[in-house]
Amino acid sequence: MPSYDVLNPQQQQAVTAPLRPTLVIAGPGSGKTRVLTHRIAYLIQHEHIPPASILAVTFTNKAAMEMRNRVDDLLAADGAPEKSGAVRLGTFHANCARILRREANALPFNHDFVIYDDSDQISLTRQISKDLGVDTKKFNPRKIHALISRAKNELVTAEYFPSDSYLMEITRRVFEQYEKRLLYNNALDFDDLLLWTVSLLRDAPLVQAKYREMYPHILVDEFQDTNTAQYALLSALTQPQPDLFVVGDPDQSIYRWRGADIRNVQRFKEDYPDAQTILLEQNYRSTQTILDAAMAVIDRNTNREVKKLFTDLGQGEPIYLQEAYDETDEARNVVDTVRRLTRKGDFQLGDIAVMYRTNAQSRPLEDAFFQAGLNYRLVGAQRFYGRREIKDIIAYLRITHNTRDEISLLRVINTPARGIGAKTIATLQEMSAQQDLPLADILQHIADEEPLMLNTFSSRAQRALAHFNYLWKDWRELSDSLPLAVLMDRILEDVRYQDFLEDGSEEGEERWANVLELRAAADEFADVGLGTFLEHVALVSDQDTLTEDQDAPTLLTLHAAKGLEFPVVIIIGLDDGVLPHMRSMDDPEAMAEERRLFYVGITRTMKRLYLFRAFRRRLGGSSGPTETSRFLRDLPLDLLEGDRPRRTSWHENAYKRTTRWEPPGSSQPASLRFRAGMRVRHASFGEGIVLQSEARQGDEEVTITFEDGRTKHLLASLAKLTILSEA
DNA sequence: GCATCGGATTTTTTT
DNA sequence: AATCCGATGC
Repeated sequence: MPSYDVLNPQQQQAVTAPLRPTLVIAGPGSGKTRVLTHRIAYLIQHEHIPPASILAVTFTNKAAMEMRNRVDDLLAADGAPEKSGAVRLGTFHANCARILRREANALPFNHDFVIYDDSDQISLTRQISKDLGVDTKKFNPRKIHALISRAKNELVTAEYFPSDSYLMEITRRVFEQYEKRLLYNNALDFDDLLLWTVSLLRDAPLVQAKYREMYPHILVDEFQDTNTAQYALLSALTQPQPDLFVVGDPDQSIYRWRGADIRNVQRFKEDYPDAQTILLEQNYRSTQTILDAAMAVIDRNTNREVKKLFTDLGQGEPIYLQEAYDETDEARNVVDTVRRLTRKGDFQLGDIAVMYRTNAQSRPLEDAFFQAGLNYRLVGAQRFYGRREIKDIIAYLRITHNTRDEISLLRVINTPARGIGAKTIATLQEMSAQQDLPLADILQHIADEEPLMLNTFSSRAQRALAHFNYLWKDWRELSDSLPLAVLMDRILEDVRYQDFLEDGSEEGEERWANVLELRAAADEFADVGLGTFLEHVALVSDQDTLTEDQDAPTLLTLHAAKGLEFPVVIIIGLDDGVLPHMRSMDDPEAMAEERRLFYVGITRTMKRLYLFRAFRRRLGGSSGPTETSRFLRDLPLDLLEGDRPRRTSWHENAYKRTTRWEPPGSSQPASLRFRAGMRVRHASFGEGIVLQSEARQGDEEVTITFEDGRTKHLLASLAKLTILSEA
């Protein structure tokens, strides 16, 4: 795309809209980013707005960076002397963290606060539940925390948390403690970043005035996925008729479960009745076939404004459907497709993306790519920063930065094992609670051999604690003077972390390699310091780690695909229960979101779209037959090629793939003894699985794949087959 | 205090 | 299937 793009009339209208509330409803591929970047350049260049008074909120840090680059390109292309450097560009969370650190003196925590990620939040919830005597078996800390998080996203504090059921009452109590403990640990969770900023702005008029003045021009990307707290934040930051420019697409809202509320779009219209609404419908990304399919899918959702997506890129190729036997087979189909597409040089490897509903689905894909000797780029999955060894090292760094971070302290105080066992830790915690002193202080007292502490611990435990305290103190003293990576080396050495990991197993080697990778990352933060590094670690997203430098297919979830585009898209797992996901089946709102998710996936496609499914799939532990995703049946047949989107039945398609098919309804009656998916035993071939079975001149021909890999066509009347299990 | 084993429980998506 | 938790035995 040229750095200075030609804008269509609607885009032009949006870019040059008056500096008042503006809502841009942007269909997929309609040049949303183009509009945002041009708008920023326009503000700077034509409205002579100082870059520093512009705040632009994006969904990921990567999007922020890209936007900055593109704004700079635009400014440079026009010979403008300004740069975008001073524009405040980042996610809601990153911007809030920044404000909170700066204003910490007006808040009940100090500017060194750490940010608790998901697993820290769960740990804390679990600990509190235990302290309160809540049965964590019956009341899963995960679920409790989800309720707390939801409340916080809705700006509901513990005080106002409804307790209309036993579960809610339990949650309310945990919630109360949870908030206290966060503050006590000088820690904030993700939700706090938004929440504290909102309350700061609401309760401190001077601070509010300051930031209103600082950022009179605000732009928000992916507005459809803002939650209540984020909306409140925008309201608190703006005057009654602000220059608030929001861009979004209700059809692409896929974060309801995280508190995102599409109604914010409606709310915006109500709160700013004079807001100009601009609709971008022309698509510059996809072929008309892709758009027709996308519309066929999304039009089934109710309560939405129908958009007519159109393109002048032409009809393009049909969408290709393929049904595999199981997820391994499906993955092989992916690899075959990748090979076929790239062999003739029509597409580069990097042009291709494989998308799926759940991270677990990446596994068979990775195996298949590995076997085929193909590289791939994996977004997310087992998040790097979520790995055990990485969390350990981060925890060490965190306690060095913020001595009150108890969750991190408890994580590493005995990792690697150093003789500080559960009993000792419990005693420590008791003392801390009794004397109302942070654990760090207790440790120091013990190390100082204060008489009060002497008889509480065995001399062995005491020595272990004193030693740990000694190391810890050392790190704290060094943390200011040593470069980050050197500090990390020191910690690793002090605790003999390498020995701890490298137990001779391959896994251990891998984990140590991860640690070294973290060290390399830390090296890049040498001059900004520990605090910045820790914040970075807490706030990077999966998408942020996606680099363009490798010519390889991208593997990612549909959620992570938001905002991206690829010449070729392969969406796998189009089975009922996977997409739409099982957990959404009983909730119409959730189902609508599954549909939007599919819509997002389809509309990432520029040229070629492949929709794959597996007839049989392993879900969790066991595997069983699946049914074709109901979404597939919404696709107009004339857009499709390959297998037919029928309810089930690998067997009907496997051996007679056609390029075009006759309309459904011509299949055989179901009076056969064997059905695809059954397990059977044959006297000489052993156990096998029925692939297909069809009527043949009064008899039944059964196709079976046996355990040894052989596939046989047998006549039911002749072969001695025992049915072991129905499908 | 620690290692190991068994069992339960889980996984949807993520800033 | 994988992880995480808790109990058990050393």
